[in-house]
Amino acid sequence: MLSAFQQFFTGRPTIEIARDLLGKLVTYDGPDGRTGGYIVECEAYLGENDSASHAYNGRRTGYSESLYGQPGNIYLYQIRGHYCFDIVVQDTEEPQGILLRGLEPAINPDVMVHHRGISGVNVTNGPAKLVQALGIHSRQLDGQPMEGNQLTVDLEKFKIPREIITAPRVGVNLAGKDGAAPQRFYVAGNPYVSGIRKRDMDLKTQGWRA
DNA sequence: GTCATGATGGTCT
DNA sequence: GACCATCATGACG
Repeated sequence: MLSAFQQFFTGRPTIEIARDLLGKLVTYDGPDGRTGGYIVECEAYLGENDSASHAYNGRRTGYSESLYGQPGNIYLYQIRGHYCFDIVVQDTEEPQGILLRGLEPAINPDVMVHHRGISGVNVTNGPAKLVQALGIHSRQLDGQPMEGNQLTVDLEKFKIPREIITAPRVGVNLAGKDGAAPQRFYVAGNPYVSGIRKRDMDLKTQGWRA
């Protein structure tokens, strides 16, 4: 039996869940205190039929095992010496996930700046950057449910994007079958979206509805 | 301000 | 021994 929290992450297309996650508040209770921010950018990975997914063609290893877990679980993995954070979606044995790529710092931003050793939008405008900013530096939470966890997402506290942009995903092989698939979503104009140009930033509203 | 390149470290074949 | 869902830096405009 799934909790109401878990049901948010299943029972509808992953793309729809990803768009719905924009504006939700991610929080982490770590040794240096509480950190967190609003999701401004994410990408959908559609499992066994998605050539950019870690589970493409049913590939299943210890490394990516967490993708096969319950909806709302944590998939924390390492790539090129950096950690990235996915939220597992869809039911058990259906290995789909949503990669968080950008956060707008909201809880103790000064601590997040300290974790990164750099200030400005570079604190959280990338998947490995936001994980480091939160204060996570191991795979300890990989495979755990988010509900009641020190790392979780607050579905009650959220902002509403004025406009959502859809685009191809970042860092995936464009020549691959689904390399150019429009499965990246972000809040238009928010400065913490990775790779956004300065002239495209909306510094007044940061892309949120009033 | 925009683009190209090297460093990075664990996992898989 | 190669592959990467990345990042920081340094060159050029």
